Amino acid sequence: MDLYIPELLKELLPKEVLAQCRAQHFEKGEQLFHQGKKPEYMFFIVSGEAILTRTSNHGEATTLQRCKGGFLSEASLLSDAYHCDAIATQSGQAITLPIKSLRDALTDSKFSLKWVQLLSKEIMRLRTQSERLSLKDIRSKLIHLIETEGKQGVLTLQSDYKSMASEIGVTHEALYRTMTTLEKEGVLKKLPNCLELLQTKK
Amino acid sequence: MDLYIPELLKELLPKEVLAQCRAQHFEKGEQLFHQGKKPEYMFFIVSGEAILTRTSNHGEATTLQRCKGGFLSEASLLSDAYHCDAIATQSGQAITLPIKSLRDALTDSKFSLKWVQLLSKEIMRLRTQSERLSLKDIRSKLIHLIETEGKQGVLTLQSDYKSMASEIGVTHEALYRTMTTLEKEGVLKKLPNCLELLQTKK
DNA sequence: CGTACTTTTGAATCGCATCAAATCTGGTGG
DNA sequence: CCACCAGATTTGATGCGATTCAAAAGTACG
Repeated sequence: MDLYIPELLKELLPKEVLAQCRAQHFEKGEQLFHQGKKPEYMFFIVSGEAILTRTSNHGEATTLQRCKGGFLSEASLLSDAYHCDAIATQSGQAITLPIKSLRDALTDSKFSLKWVQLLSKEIMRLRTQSERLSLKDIRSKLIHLIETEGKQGVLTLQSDYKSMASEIGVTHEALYRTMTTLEKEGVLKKLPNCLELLQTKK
Repeated sequence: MDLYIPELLKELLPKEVLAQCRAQHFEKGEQLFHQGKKPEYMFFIVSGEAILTRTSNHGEATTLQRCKGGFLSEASLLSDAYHCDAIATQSGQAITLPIKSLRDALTDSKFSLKWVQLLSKEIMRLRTQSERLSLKDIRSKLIHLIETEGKQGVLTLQSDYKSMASEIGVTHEALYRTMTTLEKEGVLKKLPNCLELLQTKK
């Protein structure tokens, strides 16, 4: 049994929970959990990609979250039912943890503190994302993305430009066009798997 | 000392923390806390309105959150520094709690569980908000808003249409126009301080 | 009664979505 | 090794919907 557990988890979880970790392989297209179902396991994505989606009353599906690493649905730890579906968009590996033991572990104040920290961080990330989505033009969105998600003005691509486009809420065509425009203006530089924002003085 | 404490807080907080609650009046325009400063107090808005804003590198200010009741910055409980400013947009009352005692209270597993629940709820709300902001046309955004934030297809206005417009990331002019269009189509009904979504079969 | 703000309508413009299609890419199997 | 396929990337043309700027009408408040 070659169970690889990321450092992050070893750091975060109490021994009792760590002992319950299991590896699970998932295929592209596989559904990890269903909306309305009772959460049994918490998923920690190690590789591959999964998304959270919800189908509205009118039958349209929208993506709530794209996850390429980390916990898939932190907010469901105490829920009686999932509020969305989880579907793998790229095959990969996940670590599963029984919800029950995670909940029990919350009585461990060392762990609960870390979990609060985890959730808080996600809230801040989501607020920033909402801020970005409120911006009117793609230029601003892209620059905002690089400034907030990148380091020193350099953003490393998590996947491809297509999913990046949907993350900032625009079509991929429009994103491509904006990128070439910004490049011509000398504001942006496309590197392999990276986007660099060049300093425009002031 | 007529310190009014909302039921929600009495329910949530341990006695030790409740004892430390103080009422604070704030005026429109007042700044409740500053970006970069160390959090000293947690604010619970009772009346009035406050917003979280952040000024980007380029000097533009954007609204991260509009708060008309409840905790103003739950995510900052464990932060060393605020990541945004809080400014009152309407005069009102707040309850302040010393951050320190709140943090200490997290060792109380009954409280930390509730706090985790609080944060989780906010995460789900934010995800739904992001989902809404990703919608392309105002029609969909408005309908999505009523469906997710309202009850039985009826949304009670939290403030005015202008701030509602900025919440869904559109100009108020466009929102007004969309509302009248939807009303003409018989999809929407404007009630005093309410918006009702009429059932379009299927 | 005046001031400030929201609500509402109008007109012009522009950016983005949309649809289409070509090119490029990596991966698969013959 | 090449043919092939699915998907990403890129460019083009068109139309719609939202922004923008302007201004009028309504409303709340001191």
